[in-house]
Amino acid sequence: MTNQATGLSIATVAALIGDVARSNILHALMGGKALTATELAHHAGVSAPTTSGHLARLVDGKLVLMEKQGRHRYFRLASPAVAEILEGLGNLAAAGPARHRPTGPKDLAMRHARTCYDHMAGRIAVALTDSLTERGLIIIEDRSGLVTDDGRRFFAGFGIDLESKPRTARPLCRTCLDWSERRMHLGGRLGASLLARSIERGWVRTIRDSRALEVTRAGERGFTETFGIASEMLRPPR
Amino acid sequence: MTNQATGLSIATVAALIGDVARSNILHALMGGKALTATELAHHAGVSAPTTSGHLARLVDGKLVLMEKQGRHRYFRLASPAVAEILEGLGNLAAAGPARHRPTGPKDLAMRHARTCYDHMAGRIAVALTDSLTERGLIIIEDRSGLVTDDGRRFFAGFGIDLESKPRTARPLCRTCLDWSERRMHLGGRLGASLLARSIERGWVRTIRDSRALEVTRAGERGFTETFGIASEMLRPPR
DNA sequence: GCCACGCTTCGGTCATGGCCGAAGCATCGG
DNA sequence: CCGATGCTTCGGCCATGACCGAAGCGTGGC
Repeated sequence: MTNQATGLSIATVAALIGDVARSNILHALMGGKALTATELAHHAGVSAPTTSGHLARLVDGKLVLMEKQGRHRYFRLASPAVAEILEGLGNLAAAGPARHRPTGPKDLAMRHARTCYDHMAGRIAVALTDSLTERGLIIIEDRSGLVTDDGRRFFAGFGIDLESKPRTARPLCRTCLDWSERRMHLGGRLGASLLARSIERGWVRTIRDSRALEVTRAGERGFTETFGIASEMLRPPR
Repeated sequence: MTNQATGLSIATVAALIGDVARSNILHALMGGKALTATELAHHAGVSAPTTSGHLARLVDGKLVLMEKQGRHRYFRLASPAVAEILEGLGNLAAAGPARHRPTGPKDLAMRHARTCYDHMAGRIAVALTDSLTERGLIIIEDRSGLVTDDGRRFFAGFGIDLESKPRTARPLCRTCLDWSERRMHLGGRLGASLLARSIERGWVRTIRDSRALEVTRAGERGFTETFGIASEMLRPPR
């Protein structure tokens, strides 16, 4: 008989994710922002009391972190590892029935640019990844990736210090299957830093109540000049 | 409101995994071998009819594949992607409460060498990974990995052809957190090929009804000569 | 042909847990 | 201090689904 304890612990976590309301909550938190309990209740599609119970269980199961702030309670995913699991489950589910939602109206903005937990996804993220690869700054092989020496210098110049924080076991350069593009985009610590830095520089802005991202004027210039992305790629869908 | 359909599909898969009996089944299948329904019933700790129902749902959910063979039905994991998810869920669960089972009696053999779905895990797998890294045959950075040109030549000589099957999107060289060693070992396509080739060469043997592996005499010589692993590393625990 | 074996289908029982409304605490604003 | 807001706890309802035993269908062996 194999060790059943492991099976049990797997089941506990999976059961936590395996409820529609809870997975809606988690999915909403994949946007990367911390959200309040009431916002999450809205996303989950259930009442406030029910949501409260779900959130308590998620926090207890270490999938979600809670932070009090005045009379609000902010919730966010506990770690990038959680986001990776959710992403993996999503891909697994997508592999089954070919559920290809044609082209939603507001999906357009999402397909163009959005956050994927803590990094960028969508058309521009895929273009960015391609460009970095072509220039030899990163090497992508299957789903793994490495930053080249040229790459390290380049990212240092862009304001991303890759050396100084090796404290986490989180992959530096990971790729993530883009559901809209069916191509790989950049994730991991590098992907997160790129998004953070792009926001700092005012190149992209998050759109309220959505995971979609907006590329600013400065961003159009910046992404074109620094990363060599065609500017028509950067304009919002019409 | 965010797209709730994605949350739902995540929930469906997670709920499938999130039952104790089913996750015991999946955990047993992580050994990499195809098992019969009755064997799985034993692993799951439930009756045959109940197991049958669970298996039907797992097959329906595309997590498990079934193959008839005479009056037996053999089940196995549908893809390495499924194994990766299970492994991820296990790590996530382990991260919570520090459940460090001291040293089981039969755990000893498992800690020494075992299969982790389709590749090796345990002390010798970690040693193997270290050795390959030291010799510059692979480069591991965080959790991603690359095979160097030297590495490609080396593996070709060992009988592993890395070039000819780029048909799957499966990572070539992936690492996987070893629960017993708390270190990384080699997974992905390369890890799978290494195990397969080692079995072909008669270096390791699977132990009946277990995920544990036994290193043969030929294996002691082979691993030492080819990979430079200290032979005391290869002897079974006393 | 028969029985043994492996697995599935059926019918019925039972517990888990998701859900809500009402009420209870906090915190903030006036 | 009082009401409004945000969130949680409580009690009770109800559906889902996990489980087993008995019986049904294949397949293989004698």
